[in-house]
Amino acid sequence: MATAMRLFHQRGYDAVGVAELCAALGIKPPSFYAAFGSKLGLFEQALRHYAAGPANIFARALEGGGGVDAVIGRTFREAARLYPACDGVAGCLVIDGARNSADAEARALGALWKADSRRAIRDCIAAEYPAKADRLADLVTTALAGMSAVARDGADADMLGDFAGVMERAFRAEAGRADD
Amino acid sequence: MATAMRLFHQRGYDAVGVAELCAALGIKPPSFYAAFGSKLGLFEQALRHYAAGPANIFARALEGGGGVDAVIGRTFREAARLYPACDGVAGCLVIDGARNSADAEARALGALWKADSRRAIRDCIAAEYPAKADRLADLVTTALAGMSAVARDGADADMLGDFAGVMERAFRAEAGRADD
DNA sequence: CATTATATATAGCGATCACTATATATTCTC
DNA sequence: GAGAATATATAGTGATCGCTATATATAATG
Repeated sequence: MATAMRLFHQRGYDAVGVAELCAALGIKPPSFYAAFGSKLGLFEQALRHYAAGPANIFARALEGGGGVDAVIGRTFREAARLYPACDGVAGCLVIDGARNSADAEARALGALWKADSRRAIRDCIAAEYPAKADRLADLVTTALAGMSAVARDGADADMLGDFAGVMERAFRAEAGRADD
Repeated sequence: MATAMRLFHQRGYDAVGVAELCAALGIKPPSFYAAFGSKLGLFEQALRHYAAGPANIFARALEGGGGVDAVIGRTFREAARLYPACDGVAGCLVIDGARNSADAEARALGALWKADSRRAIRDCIAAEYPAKADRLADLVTTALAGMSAVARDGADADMLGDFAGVMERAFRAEAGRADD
């Protein structure tokens, strides 16, 4: 399972074939389909596994407690620590795993988890900044999408750490800003 | 040409087949290969055409003149105007056109243009902020990557406009910040 | 041990991939 | 108008895609 998740994470949904997944799992196609139903079924499990584990940076940042500013700051810093390439895996599986996939269902699955993640971020922010929860949530998710993208393009931990610092300051500035 | 570029832009390099490109161009495979050499050859032309046109938001922002802060601010705002979906096309072809492609050469081509674009941004910033040109350039490219990604995921002009405003303020703040 | 049920492997399904060999039509030169 | 050169279309190359029908091995039950 973790092996298959790794492959999807490394190269994206389309670029990983069922044959390769079978080889990685040490099984043959019929067993693959008996176990997961379809390639999409395995991808769904991979996303679930990913979101339930330590890669769910916002969930981890939440556990640290503190106010919204602190949680969001930790979220950015966790992303900067987790996203850079490690054993060929970079960025976020949820954000980029189904990107540019030719399979509409795979894209929809990615969108579903992205929406879920955004909702969690938004709800957290709303506790302190109800009026601007949506805009601040968009700020966070867009920044994370950028971090995942450049990480997949080769950005290292230093660069992402700098960006995380910038975004943490930007978040505090925007949260405290008077509305237009 | 513009038709093929549109297809790559819409769905990414891998998700567009040669057969579909031929149909869109109104030619048959042999003529396709006589004209472009390969699918990759057409993609290269598409990237060149894209970077030479109005989609090169930084080039457009530069033409407006003014200081670095103004140019970068316009860059973000132009991205917010250009990236939202229009006729099924969203985000940036250079940033996301080859993302998750199984073809290493296509990915390399995308990386090449991304590096070129980053260099232009860096050089512009260096004129006023030589000591922190690299860090500020990373700030801009990462933000643009995030904007392209969320635009491809459905973000609208309002959302991206807000983010552009945030990033413009963040850029000015970071540019004026004392070094750590 | 015989029989039934379960799970595995072999092999191959049709479809699509990027790409091309061959043949036909067209255009240019003389 | 005849012949040579160019460009087009038809058709199909092997490879790979996700997926499965059939057959064989294993395990559970009587």
